[in-house]
Amino acid sequence: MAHDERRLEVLRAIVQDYVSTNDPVGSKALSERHDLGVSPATIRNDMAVLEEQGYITQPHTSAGRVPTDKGYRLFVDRLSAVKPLSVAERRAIERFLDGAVDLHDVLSRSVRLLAQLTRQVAVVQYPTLSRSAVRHLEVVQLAAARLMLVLITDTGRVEQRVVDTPVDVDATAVAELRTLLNSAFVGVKLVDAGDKVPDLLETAPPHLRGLVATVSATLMETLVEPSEDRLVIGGTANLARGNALDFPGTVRPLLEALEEQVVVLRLMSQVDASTVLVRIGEENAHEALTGASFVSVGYGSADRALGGLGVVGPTRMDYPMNMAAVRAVARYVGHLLAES
Amino acid sequence: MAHDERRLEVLRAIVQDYVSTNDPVGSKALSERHDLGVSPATIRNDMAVLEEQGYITQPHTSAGRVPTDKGYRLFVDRLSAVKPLSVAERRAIERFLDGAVDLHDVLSRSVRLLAQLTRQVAVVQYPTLSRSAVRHLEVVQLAAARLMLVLITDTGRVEQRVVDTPVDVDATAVAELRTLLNSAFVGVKLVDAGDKVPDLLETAPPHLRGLVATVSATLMETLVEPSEDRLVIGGTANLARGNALDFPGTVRPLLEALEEQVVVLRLMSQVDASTVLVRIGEENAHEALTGASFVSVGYGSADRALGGLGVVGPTRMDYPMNMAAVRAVARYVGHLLAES
DNA sequence: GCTGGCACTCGCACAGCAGGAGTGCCAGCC
DNA sequence: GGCTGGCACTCCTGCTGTGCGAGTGCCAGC
Repeated sequence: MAHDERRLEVLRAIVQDYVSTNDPVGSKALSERHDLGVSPATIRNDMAVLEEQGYITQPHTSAGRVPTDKGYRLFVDRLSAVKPLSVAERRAIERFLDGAVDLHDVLSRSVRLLAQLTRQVAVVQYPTLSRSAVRHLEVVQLAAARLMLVLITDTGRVEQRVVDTPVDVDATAVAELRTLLNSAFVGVKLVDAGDKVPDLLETAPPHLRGLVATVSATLMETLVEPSEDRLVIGGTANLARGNALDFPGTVRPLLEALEEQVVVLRLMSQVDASTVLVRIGEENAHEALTGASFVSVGYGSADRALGGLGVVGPTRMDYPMNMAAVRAVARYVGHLLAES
Repeated sequence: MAHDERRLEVLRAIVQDYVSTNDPVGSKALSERHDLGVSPATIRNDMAVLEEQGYITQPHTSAGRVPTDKGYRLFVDRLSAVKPLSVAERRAIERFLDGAVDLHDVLSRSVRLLAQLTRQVAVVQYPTLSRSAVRHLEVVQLAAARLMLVLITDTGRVEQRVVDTPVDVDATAVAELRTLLNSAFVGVKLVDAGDKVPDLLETAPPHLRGLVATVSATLMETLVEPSEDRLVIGGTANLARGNALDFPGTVRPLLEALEEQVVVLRLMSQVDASTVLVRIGEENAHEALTGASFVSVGYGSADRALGGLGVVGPTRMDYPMNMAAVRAVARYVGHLLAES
């Protein structure tokens, strides 16, 4: 039916106008700005239907319409094409990210870049430990009975732990331990590392067995502990822009939720590298994120998402643009990490 | 003169009342809430003098008085006693920081703790590289002609760099390189590391000389580069609290300045571990920090500040409390880092 | 099924007004 | 000389009421 067709066209127009003007959009303005081929009165009828179906709503009786979460959802799913980035934007990404010296540098540049491109709050997750593999394990002696373990993953992430050993150890024992640990764990994915421990204990020479047991216990703690996943957040200043317009009351609960990290990490856990995930308003099922949308995607090679990154902003955001930016940055970060 | 004495007492009362109520304070309210022993009329005379001297001002003709930056300065310098933390607060610090597993954990817990105690934005600087000493250098082979250097400082900070070597290297060369580097640099302060390079190059066996040169070049780059100083920021949600009252316009410029990091790092560069530094409003000489005060102190042992930490908030803040909290947390962080 | 017309609703901005807090000044008192 | 109570004055704040405009829903006509 050409009928329904036009109604969707009206919804798309409403979303676009509302996103760009931040004013509830009325039938007259709509017919002027878009070539819908029908009069305002007809649009009004369509709007009444759209409202009944729950795609739009009016803030008060005699105001224009505003999309609901459901309306944005339909827009994202069916009405928007992914907007390719401009050449200038692509160039900006390269210029911004090239020259990063280490993992932290890559991620903090990414977060700044993303915040700048989208003018939203950007969030980048460190490569999840559990999905990485061990590149190297280093053992450093700090004192007679105190060692420092340094774990380097294939994504360049470095974790360190101090271990107090049950007995004093000497330099040769440290060297043996280092060799032992590396031969057991290098190349092993961290999720699978636990399975290697019994083996390791068996093959370890008797005089090292106690030491190995203590050290692997600490190691497992480090590796398995998923709470250690870290986030880099940037662009919070963008929240103070649209101000009262975008968020009910203040941005405070949102800032708090972002600092909590847990909330964002949970959202991040669902991403994969192939599709951009969009969660709109209430879909986030977290009070503080009411009125906020979350656009995210995984980075890393297609078969293996190392972590996620994305942006958080008002539901009234430019979805096509944000989705494109998030995807482009994720791809670039994936490349960078793959080659290092 | 008992005269001046009382006038200062009035100033102190004004600061205290204004900080706690956030309303310009009038002579009547002042005489009711404080035991100044004189009538409102007398207080009015004192206030007129204080205003003439620039310590207080009135937002508009018929309103109460508000302290100026100069007034806060006098208050901090001469009128406030350091408020000792409550037992509960001390206990909270210990509970919060004990159990931190590594450097990043210590710092991110500190920043959250500080934000919670003061209800301001908290800022913690990573131990400055240049002031630390080398604890260990690790060399990991990534590919035939690609090595990863991992530098561990005595404060637990870990830095890593990837180096492409001019020629392929084998495992024994890597081991030799590791020994060489460690014997040359362990225990050396990073600022002094540059001086060791010529020595190192001379003593290196000829077949390693090229390799050593490349590697030390990268190393120096890492060490000398002071821009790599990092910050952890938390509690930005506290900015959205007092809202329009505390900051002119929005908190946006402040958030931007915080994310810039450079601004804060410059302020941090001036701290030492013995005295709490307070910069009030205009003293910060940075536009975005107008209306903001910065309370900071160095952490580390008395003779050697490793880095700084502090809080940023409206000039209208509880200085004695914030100073006490900042100092207490800095001490505790200093202890933690000293023993690890 | 679309369109133009029309009456109606309702938020917003602005003006006007009363109330109140706070001040400065002055004359008197200790 | 310094403190005090009294008093007139200022000016912000909050409230109310009104006009305006945008936008709607509905209806009759094409």
